[in-house]
Amino acid sequence: MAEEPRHDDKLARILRTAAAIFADKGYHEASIRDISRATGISLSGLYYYFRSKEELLFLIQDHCFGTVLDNLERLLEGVMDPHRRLRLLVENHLRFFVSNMKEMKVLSHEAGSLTGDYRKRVNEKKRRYTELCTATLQELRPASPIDLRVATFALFGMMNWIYNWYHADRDVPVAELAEDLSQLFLQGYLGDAGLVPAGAAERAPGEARPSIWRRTS
Amino acid sequence: MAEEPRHDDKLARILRTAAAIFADKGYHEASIRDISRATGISLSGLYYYFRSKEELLFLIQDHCFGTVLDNLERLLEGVMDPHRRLRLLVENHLRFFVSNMKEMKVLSHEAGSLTGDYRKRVNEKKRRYTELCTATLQELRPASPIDLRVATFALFGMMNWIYNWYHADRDVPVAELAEDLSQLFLQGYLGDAGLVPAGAAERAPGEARPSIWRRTS
Amino acid sequence: MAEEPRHDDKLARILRTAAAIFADKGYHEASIRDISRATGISLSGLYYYFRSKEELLFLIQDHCFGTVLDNLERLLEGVMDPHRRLRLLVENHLRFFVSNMKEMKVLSHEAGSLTGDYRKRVNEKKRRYTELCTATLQELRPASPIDLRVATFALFGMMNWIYNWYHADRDVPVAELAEDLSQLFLQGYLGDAGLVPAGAAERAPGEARPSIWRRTS
Amino acid sequence: MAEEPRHDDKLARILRTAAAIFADKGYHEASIRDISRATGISLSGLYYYFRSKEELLFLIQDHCFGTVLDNLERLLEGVMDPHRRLRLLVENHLRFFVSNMKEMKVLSHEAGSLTGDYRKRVNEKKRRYTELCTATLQELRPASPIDLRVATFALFGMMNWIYNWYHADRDVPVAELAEDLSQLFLQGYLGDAGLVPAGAAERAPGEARPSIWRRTS
DNA sequence: AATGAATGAGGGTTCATTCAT
DNA sequence: CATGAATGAACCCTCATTCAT
Repeated sequence: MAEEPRHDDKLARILRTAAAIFADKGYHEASIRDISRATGISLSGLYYYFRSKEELLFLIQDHCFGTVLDNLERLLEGVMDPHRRLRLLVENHLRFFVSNMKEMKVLSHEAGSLTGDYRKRVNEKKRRYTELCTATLQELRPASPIDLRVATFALFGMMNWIYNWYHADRDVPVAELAEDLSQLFLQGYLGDAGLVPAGAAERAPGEARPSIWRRTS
Repeated sequence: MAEEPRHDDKLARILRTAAAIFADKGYHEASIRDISRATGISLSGLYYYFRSKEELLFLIQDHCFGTVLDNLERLLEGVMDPHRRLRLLVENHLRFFVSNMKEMKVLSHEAGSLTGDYRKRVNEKKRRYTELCTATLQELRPASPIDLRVATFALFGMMNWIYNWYHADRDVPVAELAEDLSQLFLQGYLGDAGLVPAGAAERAPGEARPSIWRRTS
Repeated sequence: MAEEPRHDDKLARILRTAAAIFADKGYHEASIRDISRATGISLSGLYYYFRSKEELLFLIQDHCFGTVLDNLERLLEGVMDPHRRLRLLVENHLRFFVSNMKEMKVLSHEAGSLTGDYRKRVNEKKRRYTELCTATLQELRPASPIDLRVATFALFGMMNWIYNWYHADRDVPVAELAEDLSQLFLQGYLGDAGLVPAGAAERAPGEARPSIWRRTS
Repeated sequence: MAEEPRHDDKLARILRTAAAIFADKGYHEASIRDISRATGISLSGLYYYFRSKEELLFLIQDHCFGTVLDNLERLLEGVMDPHRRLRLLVENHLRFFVSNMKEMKVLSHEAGSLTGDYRKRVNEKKRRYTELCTATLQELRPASPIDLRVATFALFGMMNWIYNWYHADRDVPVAELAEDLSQLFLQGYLGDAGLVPAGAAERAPGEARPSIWRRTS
């Protein structure tokens, strides 16, 4: 007797599929029909799971960002050293980015595609995330000659841009990517304040990539 | 007797207007009707200036990238010091970015919206531009522990991301932006190789911002 | 211990609610989902009470018209004077109209929305009702210079149109409405045949308005 | 060489066709595709002539009501006798109603289908028309025992209801219809104030029915 | 007696594009 | 050079209805 998939699992599958399609064709170019085709669910049947195409985008972005944020906050619990905090932020961000590239591309590239309340809610999460980063940078080097906003968004730019060029199969592995970007940014931001010890927070080999959609039942 | 605007000027006006619209609404969400409305030229009248919407996007990206590239090549003529070359690249890039934010957003954000031959032609220019950067970085620190591709695209990410956050009126001026990003990246990339002399290539005060559409007849 | 509502009561509630919605938005613009929402019964749950949306409309119209017709026939029992018979018809019609405006609007406005057998069955009742009126008018003035059909439908037009303008709170009370319309029509139809004594069939004060849905168990 | 129909003529044809379809199936049940089929114009081609289905309904109602109102005002010019004025109103109303039954049915039956500004604009015309009638009735019998609003809408009810029953081929001719309704209403409203002279404003035989869409070049 | 999940058909509307003038 | 008029394809979404449970 086959297990019937639960409602939430089915929704998760739809979101995952839709994210891939949005990532490939772009949100506006993708059609609900594409998603219907890819999921095997009828066009109208999809509307049982979301109210509108925009809500679908919102659900993806919200879930995606929510996971990143939650995980980060869990990671940072009890960690006070700003150096280490930043390193964890970068690693968490990149690890998710590479493991869930499609979803993160949608998050990065389709930021402006939400409107109204949906936009506000996602932006609120973004603001929290950004502030967390800015505060850490501030603490890290209170009298930095580099503008804080510039530094913050330089870091996010470095990280978010990867959906434009990074190919897991052709490029360095994630750990090295994280290492390189961390070093690049920290050395740059701290100046002569010293180097970062490499490999600080590497995942054990064989450990699964963190998926945004995995149910943690 | 009023001067009749020449064909090229009119096209430039159309491209500028279209770029602004593409930047605001995104390429796929913008309609030719929007451009017709904004330019005051009839829907069908526009097709005298371009063959298709995609060609319009191509013309914008090509013109835009061409200008950046040309200017950079002119600037680099005779400059051999890789340190100085990189600094010029960053300055040129950022200056254009901030002066022609709408166009550069279209260039950055709508990279994937071109197809076929159009895409190939723009990508060719991008490749040249990227290689120019990679080569300079290579020369700058031949034995860098940081992967060259990572470094290159970290730099571009930092710079191209600015359309997502930079507001000319709320943020630091361009010169400082360029200074901060240069320092951030170079310090980061070079490690303990020393600091960059600030303000190396600043524009003389009063000099006009470089416009991508200005005719240099 | 709470009384479980009986099947018929629940159906009556559904019909009443649906009638209000059909009256407000029109039959075709109203959706079964609207009715589901308003009744608190699930979409599919409603289909236990009717086979199709059209049957729902039919049930409303049939019940509604049936009540009007039954009441009229009871009222007319034993009354032979055509003058008095017409007066009773008008009063009965208007009283129900104003007391059950939503339902009567559905009856008047959505006459053409039924098809096939449903339409036939309602039309049959309408024919009986109309003929009852026509016959009375004929008897009232056998040699009227006014065409009988014209007179009949002029009367119904006067009465049925009220859903387009009558507001119980801003207009004259029903009794006066009935009085005015009766007088207007009878004087018009009879010509110099004399006036109608006013207030002939008024309801006793305090007597409840007749509801179409009230169970008379 | 065939005459190309002018833009306005083509629009008029579309409106006429659409009115017939709206009358037959009702506004909400009719689809733009129905109109496309009936006019032979492609679905999207229709949108060159109106912005939305609702605007199409508005155009029909506005044009239709505008014509009735204009004609009435022209007819009433210089006529002071309220008796005669009312007679002209009724004749004008009924003549148009019967000659343009489809359009007038749309006007009567779909009054509530417009929203927002469209509705306001049509209602404004309706208010003027109604007031013109009310004022005449008031003048006709200043101390009528019948409520003015009741009288006004009784008249309109009588007249507008005809789309529900009148068949040009089975019923009395328009002239007689107008005659009967006028007499019915006037006798009713005036009471013993005397009879109306019959046939006051009959059209000469052979004279064309007034069409709402006829161009008066 | 009631519901969650699903569907086919069809709705109004917009789009890039064309072509005769 | 420029435009008014037109079109086919595709869009998102809603609908009444069903069926297993």
